[in-house]
Amino acid sequence: MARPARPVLSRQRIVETATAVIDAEGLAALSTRRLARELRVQAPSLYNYFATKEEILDAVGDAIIAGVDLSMFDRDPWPAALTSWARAYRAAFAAHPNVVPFLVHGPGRRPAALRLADAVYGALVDAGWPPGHATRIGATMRYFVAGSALGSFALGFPDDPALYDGRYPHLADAHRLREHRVQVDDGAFELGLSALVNGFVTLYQEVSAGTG
Amino acid sequence: MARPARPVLSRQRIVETATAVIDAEGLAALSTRRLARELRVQAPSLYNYFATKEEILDAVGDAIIAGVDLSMFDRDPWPAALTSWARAYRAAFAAHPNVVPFLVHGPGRRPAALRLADAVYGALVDAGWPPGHATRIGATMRYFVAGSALGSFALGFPDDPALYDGRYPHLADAHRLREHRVQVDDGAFELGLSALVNGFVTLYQEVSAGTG
DNA sequence: GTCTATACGCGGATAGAC
DNA sequence: GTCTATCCGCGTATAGAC
Repeated sequence: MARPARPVLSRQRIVETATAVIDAEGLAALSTRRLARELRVQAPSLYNYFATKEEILDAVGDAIIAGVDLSMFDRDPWPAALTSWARAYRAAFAAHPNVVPFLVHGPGRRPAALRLADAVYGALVDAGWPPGHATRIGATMRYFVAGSALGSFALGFPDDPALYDGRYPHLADAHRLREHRVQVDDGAFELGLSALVNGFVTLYQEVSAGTG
Repeated sequence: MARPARPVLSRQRIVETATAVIDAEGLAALSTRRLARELRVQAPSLYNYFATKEEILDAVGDAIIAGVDLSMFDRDPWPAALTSWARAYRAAFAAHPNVVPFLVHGPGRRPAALRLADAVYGALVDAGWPPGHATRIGATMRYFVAGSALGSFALGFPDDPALYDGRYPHLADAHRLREHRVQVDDGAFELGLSALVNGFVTLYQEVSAGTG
């Protein structure tokens, strides 16, 4: 069998299968041979659809970002929109945690990332923010969401109590963070998010007063 | 030459050389063979000092985090300390941008990261924050600093104006972000940092009033 | 135009000689 | 504690079958 009557592969099948492998076994598990095996094909066949493995990963990342809802910017006032968008953005990362290291590693020049930046920036400027502020607010939000999606804070603390004795006097209870992982990480995200949005609301009043 | 009179390698020499290679040529350029060549040794010799390549990278990361100044927590009130610590933390990342993707990728269980968490958490609790809040504030700060160190926001936007025409109506000027890279990224960091710290100060007053 | 077969030069890591 | 020799898997280039 050399040339099948109808193509056996497609960009979409490759992207979906790659996402599934990464979700199930991690970024490191995705090799071209492994992906090809999953698709019942030989590794070089993939190169008919993508020039490099990195292009495949780019497409995986783009598909994830493309799924982030942006409709709140057409509907809600900017502080509420920013808040619910940040949650949606973080949720998209959280649905594919193994892809996150790749997603945040390069600059976000993929189409879906630009579409997202366009929506956020546009909504802020339409709301009356000066362009420079809108840019910095968009950047700040990306920093915060990417950082919170990247690594669990709670998982950074081993659950062996003996490890902290003496060495880290204030971390005597840190071994319990792992069991409260979700509460800690979600709580930190919500705390940071409300601090940021509240901070921007205050700034907005100052900027508006200065301008108008 | 089989066994030299005195060891030719040491953990420290390996870590320093690895850091230099990564700083100069990127994370991907660091292979065990490349590192060994730099040290005028064969690759397997490294395994006398580190069990895996990942252990070498862990040591590189730990050395960087260990360099972050923490003395402000003994000196300044917590809002000022948090602010200058965040800047020092980000500066340590910025001094070795090529290591950042590795640094943020795993949970921060390295000794220097725990020492840092101990200092931040301890200072907040000593200042009167309830433990749960201190934990979430520490996590929020780590999210924000890691996110801002990871990738330049400005570099995510290609500098070809034609790319934005029609497709991204609000990003007509985005092609200029690259040239203002430092201003944009630093400005976003400072904006986010002050919003966060101001938000925490407000919260502190509420929490204190509720408790006292 | 889509696949298979094969091959090259890398990578991390191990075994055993000195 | 360093060497040499070696293993296996990786990304991917190329040639050719249909």
